[in-house]
Amino acid sequence: MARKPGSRAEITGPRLRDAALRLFARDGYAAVSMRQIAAEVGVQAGAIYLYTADKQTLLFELMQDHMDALLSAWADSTPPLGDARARLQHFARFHIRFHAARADAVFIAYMELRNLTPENFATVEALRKRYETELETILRAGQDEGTLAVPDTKLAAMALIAMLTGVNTWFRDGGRLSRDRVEQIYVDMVLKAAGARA
Amino acid sequence: MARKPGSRAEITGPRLRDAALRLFARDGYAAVSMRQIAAEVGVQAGAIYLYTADKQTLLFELMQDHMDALLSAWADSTPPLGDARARLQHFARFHIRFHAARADAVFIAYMELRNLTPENFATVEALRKRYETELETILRAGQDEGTLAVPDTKLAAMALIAMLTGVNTWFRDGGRLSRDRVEQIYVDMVLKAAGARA
DNA sequence: ATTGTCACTGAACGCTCGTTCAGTTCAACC
DNA sequence: GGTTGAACTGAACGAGCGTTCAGTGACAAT
Repeated sequence: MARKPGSRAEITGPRLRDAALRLFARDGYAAVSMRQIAAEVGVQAGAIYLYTADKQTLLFELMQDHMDALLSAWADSTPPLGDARARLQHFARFHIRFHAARADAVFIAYMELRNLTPENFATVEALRKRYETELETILRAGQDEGTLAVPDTKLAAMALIAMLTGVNTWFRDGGRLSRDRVEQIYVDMVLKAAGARA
Repeated sequence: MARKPGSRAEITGPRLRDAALRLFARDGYAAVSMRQIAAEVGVQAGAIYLYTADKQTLLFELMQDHMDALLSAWADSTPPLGDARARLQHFARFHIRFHAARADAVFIAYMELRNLTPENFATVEALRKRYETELETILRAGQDEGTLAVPDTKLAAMALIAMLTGVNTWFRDGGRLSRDRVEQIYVDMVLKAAGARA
């Protein structure tokens, strides 16, 4: 039977995700124990298994949810109808904003890939690839229509994503540069690296 | 007393470094046990402690050695005497070549930073910062002399290094693109991103 | 008041971890 | 050929790991 709001079950589930996300991001999957996660939620270790099959599944679902959120946010982002140069600018802006808002999940999603079982890795990797292809499609269109100039679209897609995702390794709110300023600079560098006409 | 060449001591030491490097890179520091490393060297776990104080020190020394090698290779690389644009091209080429030759050490040096004790982290971080400053100096010079155009030299240095180091996450010899071709494309993108005159 | 359900506890399982150390082996020296 | 000393073994230490599960207690439904 369904419990009333405020009963424990409706709190522990989401809190487990949050705690695992934060701890995995801070200390790494292998270094965080189920007992630590449980303590963070305010529960004994055994209780966790009411909400996840095992530690591996917990990690996998965090990563899968992140990638799903990324792809569906991109799908909802209504790119401009203009040329590929404008769409590349839109992509760069979207990428930085989305990733800045979820630093923990981003960090996990590419630091903990090697801790996934082969099956889980393949699933997450496929989602990552789909996102990469979105950028590559823009680059190829720009190459074709002449608004962008990249020697190799596949390689450029990976290089640009690496550069953009790199923001997360150093950016902190309240630093020397504002979030908007950083975004502006990165977008500018991406456009130049992709050979966009000035 | 010194042993003759061929005795065991002169083999186990270097082999330990190699094994630890390979295993840490493949499975991650936290996931590799001292027993696994020992087995890879062909020795019992206890014997490792004749060559390193503990697991943490082993990781730290691998990272420190890598950063030392990077900085001294850069110091020996005799950059061109020309303008900053030429020096940036030299830096990009150097970075890609050095990193391509040591994929394992590179991977460890930035994936395992969080597994260092605070003191060890500070030491390695300082070395990393010194390398970053080398690039920033070039960018600032280019900005001053007008051969490069970057809105913020500190930020650009981090972004360009992130892009360049990203090669290692996907490049494998024998793939679609040759090592030289990849190097050429990346150097080209770095120059464009830094606003070099064509 | 009784029953049923469900979140959760707390102890236990077998296992692996990093590290230590008394003992063994063996090449090099006198 | 006896002594030395370094390289290495193998067993042990205490601790922590992921996971299981019988039991507890609070609440909802009857």
